[in-house]
Amino acid sequence: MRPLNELQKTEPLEPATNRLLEGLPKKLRNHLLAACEEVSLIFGTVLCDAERPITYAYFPLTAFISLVTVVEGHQPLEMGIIGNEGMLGSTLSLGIPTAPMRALVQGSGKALRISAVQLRRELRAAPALVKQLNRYVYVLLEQLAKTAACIHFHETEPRLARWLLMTHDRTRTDRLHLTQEFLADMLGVRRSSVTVAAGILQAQHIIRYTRGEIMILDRKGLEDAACECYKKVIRDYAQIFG
Amino acid sequence: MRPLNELQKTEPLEPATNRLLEGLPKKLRNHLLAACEEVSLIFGTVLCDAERPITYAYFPLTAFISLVTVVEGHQPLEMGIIGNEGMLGSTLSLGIPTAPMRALVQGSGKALRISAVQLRRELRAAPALVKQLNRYVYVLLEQLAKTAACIHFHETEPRLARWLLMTHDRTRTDRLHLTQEFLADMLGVRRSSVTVAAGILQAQHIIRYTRGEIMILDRKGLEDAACECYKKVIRDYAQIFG
DNA sequence: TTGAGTCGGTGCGCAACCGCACACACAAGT
DNA sequence: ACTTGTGTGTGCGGTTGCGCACCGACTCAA
Repeated sequence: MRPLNELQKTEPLEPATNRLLEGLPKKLRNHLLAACEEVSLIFGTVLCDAERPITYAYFPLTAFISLVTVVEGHQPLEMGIIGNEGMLGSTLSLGIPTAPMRALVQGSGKALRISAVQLRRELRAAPALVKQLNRYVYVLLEQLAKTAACIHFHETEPRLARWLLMTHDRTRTDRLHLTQEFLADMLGVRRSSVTVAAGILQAQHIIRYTRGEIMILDRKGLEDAACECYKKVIRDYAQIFG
Repeated sequence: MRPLNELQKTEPLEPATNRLLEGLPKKLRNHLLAACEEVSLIFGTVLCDAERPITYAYFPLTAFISLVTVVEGHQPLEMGIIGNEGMLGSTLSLGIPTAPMRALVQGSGKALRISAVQLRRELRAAPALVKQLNRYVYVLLEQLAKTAACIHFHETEPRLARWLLMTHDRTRTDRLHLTQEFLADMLGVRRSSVTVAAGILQAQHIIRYTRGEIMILDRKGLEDAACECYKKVIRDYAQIFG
């Protein structure tokens, strides 16, 4: 076995942008960017909680965020991921001050943030901004519905593959730092179920992992192993970006 | 065994209103009511489909509507119910012309409907209307997240109880006309799983059923048998109505 | 009255997954 | 070197739910 380092991808990270912001008219975008500050998000941080007021909205650059639902007696279950294609806090455009779900940092990195107060001010002044956030809220709705069905009908292995793909899309690196324990919580299954599912993917040389590091060796193979939900979700996002 | 008829509830139906519309300022409400027409919705009718344009929005009076997600290879899975506390087509307030999910008539009855074209016109003219619809979209988001977790973590019996309660709230009668086959599809389980779960509830004298008629004998008992999700959802709706 | 269709009760074998627990491997600190 | 903690592999018994199939009961129309 070669050491994992040998396979590490060292591509230069492309200039970090947020695609939702990029979709705005130039003038509005610049205005909004000026109102944002760049922050470093650290894995595990809870950015907002269900039914609690939103204090900041976040536009991920290299970081990404999980939306989870908490049911008592169980680990939080992941309902969606937000990377640089989206934002946390889009429901502010609905005029609602609270968050529908808990959100936590799933991948450390940079994000732009703006206070809820200020974003509301911008929303009042710029209908185009409302429109853009509304579109994202709509995509979230679609995602939630699809994710719910996926969780119910599909098995652990395809769901794991899909999860890895979604994360891969948002990190742009082939090495993911996550334990099977963590994956199990996200997928709402036992750790040993992840061990088995990951083992199958590893046996097919699609991934390789050791102690909290998962490497994606065969992106194409992963897509084949995932349920169709992955591709459907991709199509949904394409709607936003014309 | 007494005949079922003996237990039939024959309460006079209260004047049919839609609570979402009732929540609007009087002037706006009357204006909107004038733009609506009353229609009879018939069980099973598909009112809109995912990713297809919305032609009409519906405000149920005595009818109620299911939101379902379709995954190929499976029966449609129910993600939410819309009764006279809500509406179908709230996403029009987001400026999106299409529906996020399939919607079908789950309980025959009356509803008010308005064409999407006209509703859009009203939305442009009345910010208070946008606000109200936005609030409902937000509640839908919350519902979806909670429902997804409920489907995943909770077992058939509590889920069945919850489903019956939600339907009971929307019909206001103690007799529901639904087959176990139908219930199984809604819950995403086998019919025989419903038979078992319903059998348990029946043994506790909480419900009674024969050939497509389910009677709710003990509403309180049903609430105890349901998962906490039911109460949480009730609380969410309370937000909309002050 | 009879036959066709619908609905519900039940049983069987099987797959997925759970909860739990134990063992091993590796990393890091003392 | 030893301990401690963490991450992973694995196994066992049990439950839930699946897919299928069959039967009985009831309804309705011919």
